[in-house]
Amino acid sequence: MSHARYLCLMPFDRDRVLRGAAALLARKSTATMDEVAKAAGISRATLHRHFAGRDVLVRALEALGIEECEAALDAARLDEGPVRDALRRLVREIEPAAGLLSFLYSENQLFEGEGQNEGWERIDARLVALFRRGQESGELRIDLTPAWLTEALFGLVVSGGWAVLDGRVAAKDFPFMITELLLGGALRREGP
Amino acid sequence: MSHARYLCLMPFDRDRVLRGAAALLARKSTATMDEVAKAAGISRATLHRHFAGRDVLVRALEALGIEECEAALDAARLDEGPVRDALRRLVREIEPAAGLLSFLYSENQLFEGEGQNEGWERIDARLVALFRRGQESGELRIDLTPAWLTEALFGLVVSGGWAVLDGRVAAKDFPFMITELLLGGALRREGP
DNA sequence: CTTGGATGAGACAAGAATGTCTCATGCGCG
DNA sequence: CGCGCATGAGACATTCTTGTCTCATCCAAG
Repeated sequence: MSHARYLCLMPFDRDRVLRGAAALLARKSTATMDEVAKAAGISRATLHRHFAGRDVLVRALEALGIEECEAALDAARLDEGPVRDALRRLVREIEPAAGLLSFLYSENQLFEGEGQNEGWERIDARLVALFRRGQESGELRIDLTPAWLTEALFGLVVSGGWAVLDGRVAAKDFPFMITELLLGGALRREGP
Repeated sequence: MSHARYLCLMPFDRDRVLRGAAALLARKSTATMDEVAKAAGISRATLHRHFAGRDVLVRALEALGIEECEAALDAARLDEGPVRDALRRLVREIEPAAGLLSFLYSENQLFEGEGQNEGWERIDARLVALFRRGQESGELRIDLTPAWLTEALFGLVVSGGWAVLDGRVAAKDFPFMITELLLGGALRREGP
């Protein structure tokens, strides 16, 4: 009343808050709601008004991750052209979401048996279909199952995201390293 | 005094406790000290007598993980024969530690800037040396850096460990899938 | 048999995080 | 100008985990 304090009222921007939370939680998955609020530039009260609890926030982040993955899948046009090119497009599109995926990947073990997995199952199915198409066209070897290739792709994206976060790998090399390793492997040869 | 209850006194076995803790924490990284104690078959009091706190327990698990990694590196005889065979031996040897490594990998982000990393640095250095040897002998391609190949190996081991834990991949396929993908990639070809 | 050591069970306080509440402030809108 | 709404700040109780403690029990060594 007596103090004429000039406060900065930050209007609530759901997308901005979610991305701030993702950026923080990717590095410190145990961050407090208070830390998340500070990272997003809002107060804990406002954060709690829009996300009733930590689990709601994590679920929202999961939905965002699914959304970004499916957007990347769409943008990559997996059905067009050689599988190798589709995969290169996909990794390039999915790179910005690598940090969020790393967080969700480590958090997923907590969702054991609960719902909200239909989104991941859709994504899984589309990737499996991509790898299966590559096998049926003769472009990919058939002794590595599509399910394992899907796991490996996620694993490389996640570990690549962490390596970039920690500065062990340059961000600009991210798509090249992942696609080259996943497609061609480490062995040197004269092949295609 | 009046009750003649027959209790089962579990003698303390440090290794057994650590492995029980690792098995639980690999699936639920936020497990309580109480849950860890129950999983190890001892009381929380005894657990706390031997590991003064949660951080001490995690550090002990980290030391165990480093120990098992270095044992696997030794057993794989990385300096002998073709790099591809050395890598196959390594993955085979490191498979039993995949669960523990998955937990430590997700927990590592909490050790930011602190000590205890010299063990991981030693392991990293040995893996980098292995990949470098493969590049210099012409066995491995040179456009994938040894640092990235090391990251990718860890990423594949970790994601493979999780996939096995969740039943998405058969445990017996673990070494084959990882080594084949890491060495040969997904593309089909006539190469060696 | 007796004694010392280690364990299990449980109580207890301290601390952290969460969820809920109130109140004052700032901003947009009529 | 005045009003309503959303925010920021902070207090508060609750819950969970942790760390410490005590005591009874069991086992093995002497």
